[in-house]
Amino acid sequence: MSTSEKSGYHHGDLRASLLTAAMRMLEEGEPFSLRALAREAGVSPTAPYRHFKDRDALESALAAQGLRDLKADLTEGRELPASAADLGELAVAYVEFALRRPALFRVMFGNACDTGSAERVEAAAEIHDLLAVAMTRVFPDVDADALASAGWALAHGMAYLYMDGKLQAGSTEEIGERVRAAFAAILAASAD
Amino acid sequence: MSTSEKSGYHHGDLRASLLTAAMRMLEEGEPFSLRALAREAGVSPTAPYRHFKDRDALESALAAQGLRDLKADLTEGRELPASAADLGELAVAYVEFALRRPALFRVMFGNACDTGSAERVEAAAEIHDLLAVAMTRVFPDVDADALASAGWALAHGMAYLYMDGKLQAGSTEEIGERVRAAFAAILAASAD
DNA sequence: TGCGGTATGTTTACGGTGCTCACATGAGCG
DNA sequence: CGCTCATGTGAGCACCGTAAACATACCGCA
Repeated sequence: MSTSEKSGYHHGDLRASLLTAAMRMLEEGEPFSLRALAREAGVSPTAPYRHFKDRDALESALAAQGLRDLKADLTEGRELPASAADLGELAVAYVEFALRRPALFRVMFGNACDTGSAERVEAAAEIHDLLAVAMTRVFPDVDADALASAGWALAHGMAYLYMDGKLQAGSTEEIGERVRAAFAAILAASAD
Repeated sequence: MSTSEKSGYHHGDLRASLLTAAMRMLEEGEPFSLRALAREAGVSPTAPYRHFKDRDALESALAAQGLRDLKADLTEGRELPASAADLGELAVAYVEFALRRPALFRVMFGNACDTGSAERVEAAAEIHDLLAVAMTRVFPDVDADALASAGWALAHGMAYLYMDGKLQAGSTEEIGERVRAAFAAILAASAD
């Protein structure tokens, strides 16, 4: 299935092949091109246009898949967070996802306006809701929207700062530790 | 000076012209190319290579300038922050800069590794220090590094989430309000 | 004053990109 | 069996970043 039967002229599963090839490229080196994907799939340079209107459309499909993967990372094998520490772990998982698949992460979030892809906006909304529910569950007394935004931004910002080398640390474990520490520090700050 | 004397063959001030043209393009529509800059300056497509090794080098120069501008935004006409509210205003200024000049902001921060440009790394370090000093000044009791990272990440994350349309609001004022609210919310959260 | 070196700009060229359009193929349905 | 239409092909356009060889003219030195 996935390794498609090539009967010659028709590929049989081009759309899926293109997406998995793109995903693999994103996770190894970075820059993929439609033409490279076509090459990879053993198909002419313009064949991808039969399945995606343009590059953005393909990226939106990748982004939607990535957002689903991220959601899975944040939920699977994890109870709903019940404490500040649990929230910290959620942030760690978020950042680790970004660092494990940085090019994908940029595709997922680094696009201004693409209300076109319903699949994608839905996937993004689910991430938002997930974080909002988590935050308000632990801190029911605080303005829910504001707190959810703050939590998301904190994780998102750390992800970008480490991805782009603005913050640095030796190992993934150390980064996780610092994310936890940052989360704890800002929660502790109000004490005064 | 800035509007250079064009004596014909030699431009007289190409490097500066390229940078200001690039900056203007970044602030209007987005995508600039070396060739477009050359066209703009009325010069051959490869002339820019006399002043910048490659596209990255030019972007680094832009980034350094942008970082200096950001620092100015965060300091000029502003006392050193003395309260949590002051820190919130700092975050608002940070986000507003990103939203006012999003393409520049991406150039400033959206590069993995470019230890090549001394000018640039220095400018980035100054931003880091600025925020660290501000945070530890207001909250001297908390782990300084962790808190500085958290504050930076919070502002940085909100900047990216609004830039990329993952969070939305009607007006700039409203965004500022939400940044303040987010900052306040996460500081209030520990109270429980 | 004249001359030569060098910084700056030009020309040409290569390989890559996204994308469009006209055409070819063949799988699936009547 | 034959048609249709989704799918794949091919040639071609305009653009990009970059390199190499060449042209110009500014500047400092004899």
